[in-house]
Amino acid sequence: MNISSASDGLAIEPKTLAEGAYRALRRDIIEGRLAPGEKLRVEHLKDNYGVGAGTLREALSLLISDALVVSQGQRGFRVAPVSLADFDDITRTRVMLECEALRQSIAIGDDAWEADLVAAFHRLARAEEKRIGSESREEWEERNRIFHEVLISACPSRWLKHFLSLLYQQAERYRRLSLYLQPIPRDIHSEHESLLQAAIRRDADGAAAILSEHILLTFRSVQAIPAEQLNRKNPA
Amino acid sequence: MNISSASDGLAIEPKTLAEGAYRALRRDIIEGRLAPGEKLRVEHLKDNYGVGAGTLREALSLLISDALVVSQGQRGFRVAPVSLADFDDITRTRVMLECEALRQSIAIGDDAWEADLVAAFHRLARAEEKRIGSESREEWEERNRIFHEVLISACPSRWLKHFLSLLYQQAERYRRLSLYLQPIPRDIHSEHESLLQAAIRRDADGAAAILSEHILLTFRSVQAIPAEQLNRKNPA
DNA sequence: CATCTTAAAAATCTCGAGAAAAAATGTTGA
DNA sequence: TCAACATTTTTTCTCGAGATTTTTAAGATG
Repeated sequence: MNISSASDGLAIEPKTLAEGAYRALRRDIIEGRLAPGEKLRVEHLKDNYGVGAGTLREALSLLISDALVVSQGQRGFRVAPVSLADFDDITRTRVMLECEALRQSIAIGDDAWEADLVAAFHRLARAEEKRIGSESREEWEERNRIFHEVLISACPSRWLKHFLSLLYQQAERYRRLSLYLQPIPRDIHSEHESLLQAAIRRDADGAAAILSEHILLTFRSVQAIPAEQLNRKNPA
Repeated sequence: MNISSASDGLAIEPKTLAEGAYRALRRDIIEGRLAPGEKLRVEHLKDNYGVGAGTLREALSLLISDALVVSQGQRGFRVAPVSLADFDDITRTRVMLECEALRQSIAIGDDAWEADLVAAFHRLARAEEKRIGSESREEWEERNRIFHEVLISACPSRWLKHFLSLLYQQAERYRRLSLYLQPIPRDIHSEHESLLQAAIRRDADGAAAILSEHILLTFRSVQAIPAEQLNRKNPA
């Protein structure tokens, strides 16, 4: 995920095998099919992803930038480890940056932005209605991400948005590692709704407060999970 | 530069050829020997850096994370372009993050931190005395980076510090592209000194104000440079 | 003269095999 | 039993050649 890929969510076909392997690996790490700390043997993985050794190595190098993979000198690659302290850091940093981006977005956003926001909220609400089965779970995750993305889309700082996409990705990983099979709590809908209304009302302070609480709540729900579960591998 | 490489400044020998090529390329881009937007032909560069094609490709993949290289689908790699708008964004984001990190650092830092800070300032001041020739210029750049790093080193957020190291790297690139042969303005010394004193005095507001002005001044001096010079290649 | 088509050239992307390093295994000696 | 050393096995790292794709250039056509 380099900085210029602002429209990262769109389903653009990968133009190269390395990029395809990169995306497949990223997905498998975020969704927990590759456990935190797990060793990533090139010779073994190249078969699973159907690419050569050099190509897979290139994909792994790209994942280092996302902090989803770590490499130690001459000892190969590993899935990045997880810890509550790390998620705490991610959460705090994300609260700070996302609130700032939201304030800028509210200050600058025009009618088109409002329209996009309403549309994104509507799609999210639709996905919340039929939130049974892992198929629709995937859809909800995607639309939730887009809603948060649109919220800050009017912020003019590319770097701020780049950092936030990295942090969101990290946070999603923690959520999935702990809550994969749990249903989505009901009050998330109303949180999103009041967030939308505050944004349309151009109430920057109110929106920022709701957003902070929203992000912190996710952290607290993960915090309640036994630590060992974080390091377990999720079923595909 | 992955997130776990906190001690990025230390002269640790590269453990692998790919990492060596990565560092050499990063240096050449930051110092302007590879011009912004320049095409990076693998077949041509592998000779210059003495590695194979696959290895160089891996190094370029790592540089994408630092936003120093961009790749476009099936059309190879390029040095990341530059623009005043981008540097403006970098500067604003850096002001926000570095002030926050500085506040946290001042609030948490202990005696050892103060000692490190005084030492870093002293080394920087020594480098400022003999600031003639490009040899000592390199040394000043390095010590300036370390001073800023130590200032925020007591900040507990790894992510914040990671983002700041990326932004500092970007800012350094802009400075070098425009000011490579210019002498260091005289008042930078006093800026650093008052920054040090405010930090020791635990005056967070004062230190943040000085730091903001310090970073913004760098932007303004680059802003005065004709745009075309940014895209020129610097002499080695 | 501009534009479209076609062909040659260059560059990228990909793969599998060989060299180097790390981990695992087995052996010897106190 | 344990530790230190040597050997085997595994894995990583590296390289150069071949297959695709893009770019460039030339030629033909309206």
